[in-house]
Amino acid sequence: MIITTPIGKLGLKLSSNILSSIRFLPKTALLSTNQDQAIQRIITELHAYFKNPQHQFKLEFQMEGTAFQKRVWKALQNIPSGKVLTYKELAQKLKTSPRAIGNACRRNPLPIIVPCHRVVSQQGLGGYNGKTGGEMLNIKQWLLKHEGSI
DNA sequence: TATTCTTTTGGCG
DNA sequence: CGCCAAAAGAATA
Repeated sequence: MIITTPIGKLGLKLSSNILSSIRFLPKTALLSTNQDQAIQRIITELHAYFKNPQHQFKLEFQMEGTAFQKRVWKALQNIPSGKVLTYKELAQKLKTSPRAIGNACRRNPLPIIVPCHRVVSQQGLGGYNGKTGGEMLNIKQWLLKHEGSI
């Protein structure tokens, strides 16, 4: 399932009507439509967020990962919109090291819903979607601006 | 002080 | 083992 958003095209993957992964797609990707109720609900949630950064997602999704990753992702979801943490701060909160946080964030299957974009480096932006520069960082910056953090 | 290095780092495949 | 979306410290100017 592919939808368009203000930050480009998103590919949504579902497993048994539950959101399991989101990925950013190149603008060359083709749109696809789907009438399925479960998907429509997810799309509505996403659009609501792009309209209102304060929107809280009320949807189910799969959190497949190690115990540590789940711990990090859960902590991420507790960051309110408009607030930003550094890897260091998160590390202190979870009693681990900044490097490990980056590791877990990088493997986040659900960008936007799990707000890994609200974690930044101590000086600079950090990375996004596996990259430390390039187009992905523009998206990260856009999201932070959208939420008023910049 | 500001930049560029080198080392330390936690958890993962 | 070696790979990373980081940070702190040392070295240099």
